[in-house]
Parts: sequence; C-alpha cells; structure tokens
Amino acid sequence: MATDKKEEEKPVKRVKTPETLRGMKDILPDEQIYWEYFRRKAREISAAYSFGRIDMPILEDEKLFVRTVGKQTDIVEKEMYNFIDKGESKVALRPEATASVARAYINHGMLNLPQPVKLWYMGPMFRYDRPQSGRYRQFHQYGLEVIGGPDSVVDAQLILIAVRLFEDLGLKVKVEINSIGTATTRQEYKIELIAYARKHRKELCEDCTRRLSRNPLRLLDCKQDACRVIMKDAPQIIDWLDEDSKQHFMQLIEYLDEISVPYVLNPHLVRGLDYYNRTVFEVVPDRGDDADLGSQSALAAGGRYDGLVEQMGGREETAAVGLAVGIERAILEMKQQDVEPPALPRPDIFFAQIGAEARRAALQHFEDVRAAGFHVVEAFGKSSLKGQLEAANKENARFTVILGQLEVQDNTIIVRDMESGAQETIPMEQMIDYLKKEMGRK
RNA sequence: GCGGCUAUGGUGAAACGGUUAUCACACUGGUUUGUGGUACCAGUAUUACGGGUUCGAUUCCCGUUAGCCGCCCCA
Repeated sequence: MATDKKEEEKPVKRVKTPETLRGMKDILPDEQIYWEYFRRKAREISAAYSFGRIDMPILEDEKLFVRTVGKQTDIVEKEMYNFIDKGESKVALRPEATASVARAYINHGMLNLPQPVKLWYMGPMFRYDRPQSGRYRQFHQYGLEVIGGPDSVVDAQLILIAVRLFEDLGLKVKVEINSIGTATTRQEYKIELIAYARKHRKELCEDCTRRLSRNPLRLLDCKQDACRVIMKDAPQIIDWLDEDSKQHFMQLIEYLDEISVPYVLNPHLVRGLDYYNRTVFEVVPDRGDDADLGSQSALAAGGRYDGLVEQMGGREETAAVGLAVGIERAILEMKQQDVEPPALPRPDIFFAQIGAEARRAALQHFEDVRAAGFHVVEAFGKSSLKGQLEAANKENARFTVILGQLEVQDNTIIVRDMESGAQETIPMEQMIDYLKKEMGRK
C-alpha cells in the first residue's frame, strides 16, 4: 500500500544505477510515434511494390561478413561486434543485412523462384563505432533487396521506391548516383587514381595520405577543401567503365529521366563495402542549396552487387541490387524538417469509477464498451474522481463515463461530455446506445 | 582509433569557494473521502563516478565513465 512507504526504513546502501551500453538507446513511447509512422510507411511501400518480408537472425557466422563486406573495410576490421560463443564458434552481430539476405537466398534455393526475388527487412544492426549524431552502435535499417534482376530498370525502380518512401514520410531528399563498374575496371581505375594523387601527395591532407594506400576511392569524397580542389581534376571512374557497365549506367539514367526521378550525378560517390559494383546511390536530405549537412548525412544508400551470390557459393551468376535506409537518421531528419507524425487518435471515452464496488463492476463494463468498438481508456489505479477526471482531460477523451456507489445500486451510469461539461445519468443498459448516439452527433 | 565541448531532481535551467543546493515544468498525494481542462499546499537530488587542493568544493585541479560535436568510417 502506498501509505506504507513512509514507515519503511530508507535503504542505506545505494545500488549503482544500471545504464544502457554506450551507443545503445531505449526507444520510449513518445518516440515510438515516429517509429510507428516510419514502419507503417515502410510496410506499405514494400507491399505496394510486391516485396516479401524476410527476417534473418541477428547473430551470424563472422565469416559471412568478413568475406562479403570485406576484410579490409572498417566495418569488419574495427566495428564488428564479434565474439566466440560457447560452442567455440566465431560469431558476429550483423553489421548490415545484405550478406544475410544473400545467404538466405542461397540456403533456401530461391533461384528456383520466379526471378527477380524481391525481399525487404527491418531490424537492428550493430557496429562498434564512436557514437555521434545519427550514429549509434545499435541502429536500425529498413532495406530492400532485388535478387536475380540484372537489368538497370530494376535499379531505376529501386531508386524510385526510395524517393517515394521519403516523399511519403514528408521529407525533401535528393538522390546521388554513380557507377563504380566491375571489380576489374575498378582495380584499373584505382591504379590510375593513385598515380594521379601521388603527383599531389604533398598537398593532400593527412587522412588522404593514408587513404592512398588503404582506401584510394575515398580520396574522391574527402571534405577538405585542398583535397577537393585536387580531386576535381582527378580521373573519373565513369571513364574507366567497361562497355557493359557504361551501357547499364546510361540505361539507368534514361529510365530515371523517363520516370522523372530527380537525381544528381556524383562522380565522386563510392561505397565502403566490397561487394558493390556498377550502380551506387545515396539519398541525402534536400534542405536547400547552402545547408551544411554534416557528415552523417546519408539517409539511405544502396547499389548493385551482381557478384555476391555467386561469390558466396550460389550456383550461377545472380545479379542483384539493394537499398538500406537508416531509420534513426530518417527520424532525425523528420524532426529537422518539422515533419509531424500523425498523433495518436484521441480516446472516445474515459471510464471513471468511485469506490471498491464500482471499481469491480467497472472492470467488466469497460470490456463491454471496448467490445462495442469504442476507444476507451481508464485509470483504475486512481481512486479519487478528481484524479480520474484530470487523467481523462490529459488523455483528451471526448466523454467520461462515471460509475459510483450510487450508480451501481441504481444500475445507472453518468455520461459526461468533456467539452461542455454537461452530464446525464442514464440506465446502464442504455449506455452503449447512448454513447453511440452522442458520438455520432460530433 | 584521434580531437574539441559538456556532466546539478524525471525534464529544462540557477547557484560558480561557505545557502536547509534555487526555480519552472512534469510526477505523486492532499485542500472535510463524488467532478477535469484555470487555484493552493506538500513530497521527490549522497550536485555522473573516483581522487586531489582547501578550514570548507556543486563551484578549482587530475583521472574514469557517459553525452554532444568534428575527423575516420558509415545507415
């Protein structure tokens, strides 16, 4: 009972309050309005374009990511949550989902399904990185994968879907696209790029000097002004594409023009994961020309990964494209652009009770009202009528029904209109009809 | 992994060497035990953690941890 509290001895020992791990977040009810909004839009658009939902395990064999994402990438090298389980297996919390989807495609013989196979997923990913705005160690992605579709029309539609999704969410975005060709042409291009950058070695920033040997493609999107000036005249990856890739990219552009998806060609756009080839794209907020977007600006990113399935042991060459949306980032951007998710529907009825007997009866009557289709709320935990009316007011209920000792005896109930304050006592068996009538009037 | 800034009740803030640590909002309870949205009263903090300087530390110094921001990288 509440009154016992005062008599209790105050605990002398204080336990250290537990906290979430670094970079991990609780998503509280207030925040869920945004999440639910996003999830709903994501589900709707997935269904509208005939994607089937897939849920993969969060924990996978570490090798899956090392082989596909790339051993040298930061994601695998320093950000992976990997550990050895009790059976001595090296496992990892997934840092991304495409590898798992491709694995599932192979495992379940989806190559026997009508191609392309279209799948979507939504769930947590883990990267052991330094937390920052728009970046968490556990974060959530919504993603789409189209496996078994080599034509660039697939790329075009996927980009279209991404744009639609953000439009549906009420966000202004723009799409940047590029093509990074095949592994072979990319290799040739890298050599050329390194040669070019070497000539300007002294002018490059410290990071770029390191990129030169570690991650040369990243030279292209360095944010330092000095490097940007140099890279402006760097060889462009587009010029190194093989005929097929070039053709593929040209077609993609034509498709995009055809369906009027606004895009920006960004010859400096590259991807960090090894499995990408040909088309790569990013969706970034469009806040006007001079807005500084900061570093974690990509709301979604994707690209083609034609070689992945085969590389993983799939039976034949299986072209594929995918897209991943950072849900936290999308929500952050919604707040940034003042997008209000639809508020929770206002309750029709608040059910108040006074006294032990009425409370007992109210429990069942509440069920009746709910079963009649009303959105009804209560605060049975409160005993004073004042407190319950306050609660009703906070919930913004349209009507409050009040059941007290007297009403239980007379088999009646009070219905109070919360806006006018007018109230009426009516026979209990007429309550539902009365409420329906009153509700219909408003 | 590197750099900068910050850390006071549930939230947002004040005090900046000496106060019973102040205020607002929120929350809980109450204002003769049955009436809200507009009143009043009360309650809720070892000032992130650990150490140091000082007669005295929320205030100064160091460390740890966490948060924010930039870099790296990425959704």
